[in-house]
Amino acid sequence: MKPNSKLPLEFYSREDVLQISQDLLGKFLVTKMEDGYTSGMIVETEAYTGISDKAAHVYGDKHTKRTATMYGPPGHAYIYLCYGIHHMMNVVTNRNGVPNAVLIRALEPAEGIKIMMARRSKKILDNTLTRGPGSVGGAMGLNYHQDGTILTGNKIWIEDRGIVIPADQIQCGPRIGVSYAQEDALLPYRFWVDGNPYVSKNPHKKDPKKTRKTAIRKG
DNA sequence: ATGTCGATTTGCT
DNA sequence: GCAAATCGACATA
Repeated sequence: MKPNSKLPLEFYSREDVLQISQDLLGKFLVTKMEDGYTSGMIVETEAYTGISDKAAHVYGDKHTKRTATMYGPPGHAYIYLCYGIHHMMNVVTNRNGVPNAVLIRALEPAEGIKIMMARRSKKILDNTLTRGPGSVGGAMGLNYHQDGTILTGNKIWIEDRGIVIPADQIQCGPRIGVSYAQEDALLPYRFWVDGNPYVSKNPHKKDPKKTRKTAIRKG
């Protein structure tokens, strides 16, 4: 895959959503909206593995108006409104009809930082600008009305800029905000770049051994 | 430094 | 009505 190019559909159409979650680290999310061009390097992701995943919106094969995009073809953005205010962006993966997705949880801002700050009403730049999925949506100018946008178009896309995160810098651990999902809340489906200041604070920080280097697939 | 609470759409009971 | 893949304002310590 040549550097500085939009990720092609083949990137998203692979079957292993956990692998895709890790591969997205170090890639650049780019948006071109009416108020400007912004980009940032992805430093934190979460995988949602489909209808057997209790933390996923599609758990139990739940088809709703909201989840339609997740069931659609890969390489599209699933953007939904959370808690009535936060616009959260996921990347739909696997094949048409298999509702797997990766939530983009944090970015390291790259281009258009002033525009991001304006969108978020921030006067000073700090690591809260793009830390957390709601913040990512705000900074990148995402809106749930853009749900279903194709990631190979010219509005929202992800680029490979030749940056590779070494495997030993990729950490994984439990997802955030899904405690209702019972045992699935503990699955290590969240991935992040070790030490990056834009990564979410881990609520389970007390026990560092809860994080592991390799993901385990649910049976 | 830590805790509570409001914002406000979607989907389920 | 209520909880949700959340965040930031504000209170208290």
